[in-house]
Amino acid sequence: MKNLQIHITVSEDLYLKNPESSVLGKKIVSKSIELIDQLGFEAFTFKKLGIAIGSPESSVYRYFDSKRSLLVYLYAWYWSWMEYRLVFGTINHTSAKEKLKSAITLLCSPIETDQTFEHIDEVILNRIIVAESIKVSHNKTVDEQNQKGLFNPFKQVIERVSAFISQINPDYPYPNMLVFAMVDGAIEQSHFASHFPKTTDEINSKTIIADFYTDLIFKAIQ
Amino acid sequence: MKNLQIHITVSEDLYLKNPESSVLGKKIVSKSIELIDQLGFEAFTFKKLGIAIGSPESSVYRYFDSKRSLLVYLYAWYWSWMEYRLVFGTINHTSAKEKLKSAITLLCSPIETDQTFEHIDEVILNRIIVAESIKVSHNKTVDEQNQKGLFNPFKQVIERVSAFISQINPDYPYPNMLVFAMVDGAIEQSHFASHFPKTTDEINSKTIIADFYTDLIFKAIQ
DNA sequence: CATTATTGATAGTAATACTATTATATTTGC
DNA sequence: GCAAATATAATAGTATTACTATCAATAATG
Repeated sequence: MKNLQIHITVSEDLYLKNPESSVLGKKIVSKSIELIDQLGFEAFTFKKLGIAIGSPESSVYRYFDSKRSLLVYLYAWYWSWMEYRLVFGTINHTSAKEKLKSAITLLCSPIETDQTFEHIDEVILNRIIVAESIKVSHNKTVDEQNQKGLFNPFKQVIERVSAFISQINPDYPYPNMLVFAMVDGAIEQSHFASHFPKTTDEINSKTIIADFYTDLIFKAIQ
Repeated sequence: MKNLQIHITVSEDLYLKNPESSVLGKKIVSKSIELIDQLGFEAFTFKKLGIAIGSPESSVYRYFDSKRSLLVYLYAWYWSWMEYRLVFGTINHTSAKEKLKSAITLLCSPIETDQTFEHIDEVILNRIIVAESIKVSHNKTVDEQNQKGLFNPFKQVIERVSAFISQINPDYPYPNMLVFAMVDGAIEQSHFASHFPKTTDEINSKTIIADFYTDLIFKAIQ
């Protein structure tokens, strides 16, 4: 995948100045990923970020008008990246069943680093999404941000997988709910598994979440 | 259910002074439910709460050491109440299948007011759980609070339903994951349905979430 | 009715989430 | 290569938040 000129585009409404347009911007993004992961979103501040990158917090504010906007940006980037992975990961299959199977694996397995995007560590970003992304959607500003299209990449992921299901069984009545349950559930299961081992099931393999949803979804739609 | 002497007990570690032990304490709880619902958790402050109940914020701090603790208290109360509903709602069935069916309905249907607990409006509390409870579990203090037993009522709900599944089909390999997916998913589906109608499916009935999970779970476990 | 516990009233503090201003680099167009 | 525009640094300042502290007033209890 190296040297492939692919670019994840994030809606212009989600930043004041495009962080991909400068060295400082990229430093802001990559260092904030590190810091949010270490400190948690609540304890993360632009002041701490400024110190970490050797710039005043006022410089950070030229890219994002709040720390929440930065999280929203990361969220949008992550789901755009997931959509790109989904498209690339299913394009070569001819049958809808194979596509669905790949999609489930892709969305439910532990993330590996993608060398294509240098300033973003996808493994850490995934941890942030698992731990913090819920704060993007569970907020009084959610409707406003929905209108700005923030959730489009997320919705598109759901729609794409949903379409595979409808191809396999056009009569299944809940394709969207089922895929939503999986996409959202995989993240929550992975969060809860790491904090409350007993909520989930014994076998502690890396594929258990994907196995669970593969079994569940194929049983549901036949 | 009136005049029944039932009491939801919340672990002593979750408050400084038991809010059920005084008029002020109950006012704090019932008014905070209203305010968090109206303002959202981020904009909710003890100062605003103090003004709303006509007491200084320092008085509120004698019951809870932070607004987060208050949310944690509400979370613990809610899941204890759900467990009580679950026990009462399944006790009269003889077959595990009937128990499971009732449990799903109970956990996935819109909440109705329970007159048993006067100072708590369960309908509004449910809205708070849907919108904000995720902030209880997605926080750097989660492991500490887990050790204090905060999540026990939630886990017990999962275990009880999981036990019904194992009775029906002892060979189903993911009973806990399946129930977790439902309990957590029902909340998230209801949140997303109210903000992003298109993520979920067309039929906008009050029973759709329960219908979806009933179909899903019974297909999964046979 | 004296002691104790509870609440009210008020003040204060450190940190947070920004905004504003001016100086200094750095880039860009010509 | 130099002026003009732009980006960043350095610093200061503000309103709000999330508490803590103190002491007086009131209510409950023995």
